[in-house]
Amino acid sequence: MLCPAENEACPGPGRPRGFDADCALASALALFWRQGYEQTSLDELTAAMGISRSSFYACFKSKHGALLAAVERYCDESFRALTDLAAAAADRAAAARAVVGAIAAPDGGRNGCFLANCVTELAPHDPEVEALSRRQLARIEALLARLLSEPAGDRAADAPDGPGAAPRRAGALLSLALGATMLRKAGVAPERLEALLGEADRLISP
Amino acid sequence: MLCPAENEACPGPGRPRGFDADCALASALALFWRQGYEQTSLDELTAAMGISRSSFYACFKSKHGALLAAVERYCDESFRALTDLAAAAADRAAAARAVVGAIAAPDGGRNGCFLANCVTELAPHDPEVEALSRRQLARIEALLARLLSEPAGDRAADAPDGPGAAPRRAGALLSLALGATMLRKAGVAPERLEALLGEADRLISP
DNA sequence: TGGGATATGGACTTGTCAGTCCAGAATACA
DNA sequence: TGTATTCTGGACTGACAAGTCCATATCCCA
Repeated sequence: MLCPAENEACPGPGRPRGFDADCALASALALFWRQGYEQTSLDELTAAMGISRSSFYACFKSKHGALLAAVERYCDESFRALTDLAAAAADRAAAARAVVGAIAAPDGGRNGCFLANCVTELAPHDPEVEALSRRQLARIEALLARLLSEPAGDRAADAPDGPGAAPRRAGALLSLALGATMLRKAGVAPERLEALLGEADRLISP
Repeated sequence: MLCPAENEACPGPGRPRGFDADCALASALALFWRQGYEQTSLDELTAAMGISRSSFYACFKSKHGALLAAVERYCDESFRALTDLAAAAADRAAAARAVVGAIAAPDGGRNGCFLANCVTELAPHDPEVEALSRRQLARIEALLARLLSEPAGDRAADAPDGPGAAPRRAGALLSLALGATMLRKAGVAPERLEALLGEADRLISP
């Protein structure tokens, strides 16, 4: 096998791939997001991706492989979006607020946060999904902790309410945002969610 | 049909039921909790409940019927436990803390909150589960709001930080607790969860 | 132009799923 | 004891699941 590693197109001889793997992965992600992993059949999946079973298995090895690729893609994209959002904010508090808001309303719809969905459905029984989830949650928490810590200081930036407080508050903020995605899925009205998220300020400004 | 309504045993003539429906339901709940709805097959379910397929369908009509019964049972039991916990606390703040802690660590394990699991897995596509979930979340939120509001007052008890603030803070607390269940499922260490939940005080004491 | 290499469509395999059905077992009542 | 009624075990059904396989299509390179 000349292209052993990933789902990248294979150069050299042979018929070229008739579809864009990245675009297909985006479609798979959207479907997994909307329906969940178990509830998505391979027929639905390949239909949404616009490819045949053969192409699917040649590219992603298995349904689970496609899920992992989708999760990885989602994590990278959404984390980049969060950092961009934070960078564009006026100050650190505003950045923290924006990050929390973005996590809580990831797609404006009722599908919740894709990562949260995967954690709930798969993490307890799927070590790979769990590992990806932990990594993502940890780096989002670290981002928030950085935003909550004091700007200066040669040492690792303690918050004014004592050392170790910034990570604690960051964890609470992340938890609050994730909980809000769940409430949204349960059908809680968006205006109530916004009101609720306003209370995040209590965790942002010490 | 002489006992049309529910899964209660039917008096009168005929062979009596050879199992305790309530006990079987508890087993079903435990299995749904551990594995999720879709990932639990009827063979596993009936094996765990100690009954045959015939008895299962005679008693619960369908797999989905059994799930709804399990959810209902869980909601009623857990809400009663929360109110008991609140009643036993020294003051309202302690009661709120206890309620949040109980939601966040419902079974001490890694299975998360059963209701949260159901919301994530089913609510978007299952109106009945969604309705039960909303009802439960609403009454927990109301319980928290009551604990956060000032004790006295003939009117509906405003919090010191303005009218409507108690429900907002209650929603944020509920969200925080639900988010913590998700973090637990993702494998976050219990001590970090406890630290994070300590920040709930910022939402409890105005 | 031809041969080696990869991609693709779609039929196929094997297993499992929720739900049905029926013969027989266990009861209450007459 | 007889009969009506309800429960139960387990075989059965039809649908659908993920994954495999192969003939054919399409390309690069010589």
